Amino acid sequence: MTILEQIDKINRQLTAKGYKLTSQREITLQILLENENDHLSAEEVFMLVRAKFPEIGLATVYRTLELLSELHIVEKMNFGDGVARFDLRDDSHAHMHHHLICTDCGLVKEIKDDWLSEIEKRIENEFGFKVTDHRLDFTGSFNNCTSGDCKRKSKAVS
Amino acid sequence: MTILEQIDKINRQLTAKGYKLTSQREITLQILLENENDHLSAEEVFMLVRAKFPEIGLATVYRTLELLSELHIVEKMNFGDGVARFDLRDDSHAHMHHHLICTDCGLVKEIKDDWLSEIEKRIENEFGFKVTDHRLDFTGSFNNCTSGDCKRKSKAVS
DNA sequence: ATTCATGCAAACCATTTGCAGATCA
DNA sequence: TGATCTGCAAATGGTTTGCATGAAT
Repeated sequence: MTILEQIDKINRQLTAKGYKLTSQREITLQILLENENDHLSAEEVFMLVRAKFPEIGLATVYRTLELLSELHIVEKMNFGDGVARFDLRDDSHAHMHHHLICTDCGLVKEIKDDWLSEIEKRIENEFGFKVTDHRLDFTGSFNNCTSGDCKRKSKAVS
Repeated sequence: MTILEQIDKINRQLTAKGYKLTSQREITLQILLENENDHLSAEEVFMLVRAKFPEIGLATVYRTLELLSELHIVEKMNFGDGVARFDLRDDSHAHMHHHLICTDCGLVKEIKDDWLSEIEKRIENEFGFKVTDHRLDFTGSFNNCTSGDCKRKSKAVS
């Protein structure tokens, strides 16, 4: 699916709920799509959006991210560094979206693998709990990480 | 291990690093031990501690929790409700500490089961990443949860 | 004496909100 | 026209920090 097709799909989701796809929202979506693996903070999204749309206000970015979050279009997450971070949600990867967080250099590597479907079934049976989403983060360090000087394949979280 | 024995053990960990077990810190530890499964926020810890030690300041509680967190005596976590929550860490359960978060009533149920040891081995082999800790939270809902009126076995997170 | 710890109040900073004007259906 | 949306600035609220005092070795 191209970026335009994705935006178009999201546009339909928005209008279905009575929301409008304004220029501000469209550009915010573009930024999120262009940085799909980066776990951007609201401030970072704001700066990137402002480069294309200087009049935008920070509050609008927060409101957009909040809205997209409620509609489950983006996922709001927290790595414990005091800021919320956002990622576009890819439904096909709902059960395959985990993180390796390196405590030496701060790198956050995203890994996609289906590890939990089995466990989720057991949870439903054993606890009577219907899982709609999960979060699985590992902290530790990369064997080849020379503290603070990792090859950064993803956005680092200080 | 009794509470006193646990405090004694932690006292040794503190003095080993040059920190003192002050009355404030001891009472804070007591509160954490008495509420081991409750995921208390700093404010909640503060209120409980103040009941036993009215002169204590909120900043001291924050500093104590931060200290214990750095020493890996408590675990600092975040369920996305805007406040940090704290739990005493039990090393024997390091790999068996997960959460079921009910989106209907806010209940956070803690479950202890060893699901990830296997996966952690695979991560070390496949990614060259040595796991020291992890976090596994499931969101969803309990089948018997009549929204907002769950049997609360644990501390709810609004 | 020196180092560490505390309480208080002020500062900080990410996020939210009130409001008046702009935009879209 | 009425609803939604935006930008700005102010408010909020959890957390941190500066500083002078207090405790412990």
